[in-house]
Amino acid sequence: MARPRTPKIDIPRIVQAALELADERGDFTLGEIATRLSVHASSLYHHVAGREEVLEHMRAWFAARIELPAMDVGTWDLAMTALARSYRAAFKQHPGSVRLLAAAPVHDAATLAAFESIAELLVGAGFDDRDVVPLMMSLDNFVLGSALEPLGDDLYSTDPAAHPTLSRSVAATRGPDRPQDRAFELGLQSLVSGYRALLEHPTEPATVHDLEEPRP
Amino acid sequence: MARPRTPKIDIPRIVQAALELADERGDFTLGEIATRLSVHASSLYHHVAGREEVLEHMRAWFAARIELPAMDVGTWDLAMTALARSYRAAFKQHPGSVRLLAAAPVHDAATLAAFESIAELLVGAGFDDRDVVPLMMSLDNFVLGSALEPLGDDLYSTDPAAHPTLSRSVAATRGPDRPQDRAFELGLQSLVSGYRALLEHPTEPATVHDLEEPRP
DNA sequence: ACCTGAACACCGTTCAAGT
DNA sequence: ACCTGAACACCGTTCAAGT
Repeated sequence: MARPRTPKIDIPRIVQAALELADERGDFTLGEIATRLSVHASSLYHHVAGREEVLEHMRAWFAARIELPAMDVGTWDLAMTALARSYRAAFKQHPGSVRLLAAAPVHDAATLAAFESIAELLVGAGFDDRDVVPLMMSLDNFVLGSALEPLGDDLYSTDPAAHPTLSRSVAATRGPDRPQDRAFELGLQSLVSGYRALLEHPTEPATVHDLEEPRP
Repeated sequence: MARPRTPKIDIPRIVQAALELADERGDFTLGEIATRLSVHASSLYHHVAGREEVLEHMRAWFAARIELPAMDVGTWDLAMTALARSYRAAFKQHPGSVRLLAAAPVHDAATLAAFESIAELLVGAGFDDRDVVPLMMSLDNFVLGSALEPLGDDLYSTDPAAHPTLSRSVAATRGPDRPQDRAFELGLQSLVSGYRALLEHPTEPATVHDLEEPRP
């Protein structure tokens, strides 16, 4: 039984196994993927060039799942929020995989096209040319950081004696909504409002140096 | 020459070697660290319990380098911006190490103390109890995302024919300041302004649902 | 207490052999 | 074209031996 008539595995199956493993224990091994697919590790090399390419296919899986909003209609702020939400929604389905993929995130053709559209909207809205790229970077940084959730559930083990206010604040987030979801929405809205302010007052927002060193 | 009178290596030297290697090629091997210190890999185990503990010491190195601003004086917005800048400044010194450490970021005693102070300031400023933790998470997410710089230098290889506006925007960022620095400041100011707005208008900022589905 | 060098398990990757 | 199984290099980790 060396070569089966119909191939035992294919790329979608490999990606699926990798995603499952990454979600379960934050990492995966080619051997683990192979076992899950009832195959030997060396068989994988008939479908992918190596581990790095598995990661690449995982990124493509996410990219395909991101609904790129119709960019040609609507305003820059709606387009940016929609794109950010879409990214985050895709990442949320496989939280354990984000860390693994963060080393070289999704920049396929469709994503670049979305960036081009956003750039057009921003330029059209009247933003300073030098700010267009920083604005997109800033939002991208925020979305990735939100997906990684660096604080995780750490705060939930806060010692009430040592950090009473923090503990009380953590307790106050009990409820149906995860604080990370609220954090994402608060941050997203704040970023976009801040960008909007920049448009209305080109020299705003004030730097904190102004606040720290008030002119006498 | 089995045991030298004065130990050939110590934890600071191990951490230093690991940081250098991480910056140079984004990763490190215990063998590489050992070679750099003219020692065998197995010698490292007399100082650290294993690779994971090297990473832990690297995190401690960063934590020690973060200047925690005096939290008891000043307002919540100054404290948060100062803390965010301080984190980012520390990460910027060793950009290649951030990825490696992102899996389980710094949450040592000093950082927790800083979080407690921020929580106190936020509560004192009158924020909704349920928003205190999300606000801190949101900023933390942004700082980590900014340190990781997911877009990296990718945008600089944009094809002008395929993405003309994006290319022109990228070209517009040429100059002494890195666009990522501008991105960080823009985002930081925007986040803090957004939080401030939340304080003044408890129901703000408006959700995008309001914008997407205007009441008829 | 601390370095050495041999050893082991594990992992990614290669390749000849089989169909 | 695709699976197998043996093989190799590399890496983290352990440990007895040495001082």
